[in-house]
Amino acid sequence: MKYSKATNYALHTMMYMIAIEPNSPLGVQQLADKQGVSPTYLSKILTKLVKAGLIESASGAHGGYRLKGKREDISFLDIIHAVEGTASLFECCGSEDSKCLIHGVMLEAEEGMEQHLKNTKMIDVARKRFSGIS
Amino acid sequence: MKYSKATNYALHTMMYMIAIEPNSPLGVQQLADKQGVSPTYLSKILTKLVKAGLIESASGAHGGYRLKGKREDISFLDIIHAVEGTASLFECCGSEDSKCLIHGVMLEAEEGMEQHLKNTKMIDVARKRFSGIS
DNA sequence: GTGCAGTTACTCGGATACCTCCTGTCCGAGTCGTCAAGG
DNA sequence: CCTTGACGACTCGGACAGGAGGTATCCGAGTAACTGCAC
Repeated sequence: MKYSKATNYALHTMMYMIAIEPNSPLGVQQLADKQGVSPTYLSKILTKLVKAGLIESASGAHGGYRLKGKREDISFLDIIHAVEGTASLFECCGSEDSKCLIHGVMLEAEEGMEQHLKNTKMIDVARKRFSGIS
Repeated sequence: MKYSKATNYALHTMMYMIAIEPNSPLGVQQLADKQGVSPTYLSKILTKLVKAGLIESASGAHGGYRLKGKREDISFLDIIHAVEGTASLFECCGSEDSKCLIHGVMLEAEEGMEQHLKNTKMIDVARKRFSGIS
């Protein structure tokens, strides 16, 4: 089990968009160059973020992607859920949620991780230090 | 991202082995029947647990798998690590561990989940209730 | 100078291959218990 | 009756297909800015 690379790209891109001040649309080309990813692939990932309501897209010349909501509210979990989906990490023997004790333990553990990701806002990390793309 | 089915099978099998008292080897056929899995596939999973030192295998007639260490010490994390590997869930841009703040946050979140899985011992759950295989 | 239509260049987004890893299966090597024969 | 050897059945474990999902790419549809021309 591993987080997909798409999640990594999404987090770094969002971190970049949140860290810089101007709210003008950023082209995919620019965002992709910073991470050495194919622009078309990154576009595919950003589409998920658009559908999740985190960013919005602008077509045409000088278009690109731009933050949609308040930048202070965006947490790590929002982005991860947008890319990876909101399904539980652990699927037991056919939705026997209440019965299976193992499932309960796994759910608690997952809950712990999600709490941390929900409480950590992107902007807090962005304010600490933003050097390049890292 | 999801936990593999193998992890699910491994957890249930270990739970069963820990819950029952006798320490005589259990055949794969018996263990597989309880979960509706192919015995050969389950054998493949149990091999990982053997290599991790959690259980040991006995060949020949009346052979099978048997717990190796103290049953009180086995935690959820031990089993998950044995099946899924010990690698980090999140791999950032090429092992730039110290630099990337995103990686740091993800690592903390993962740490939170692992702590819960490490502190929860299998036997504690087994003692609560053990009804069938659930 | 102003308005407008055409052009152009750039963007997004879905549809399409490729590849890795998980899932599941098959068969051979090895081991232990059983049984029978011989002493 | 005891020892011993072979046999057989059962087991584990690695090697072999099939499929799902992630990764990466290409191309078309659409849009906004720019340009040039007519008024």
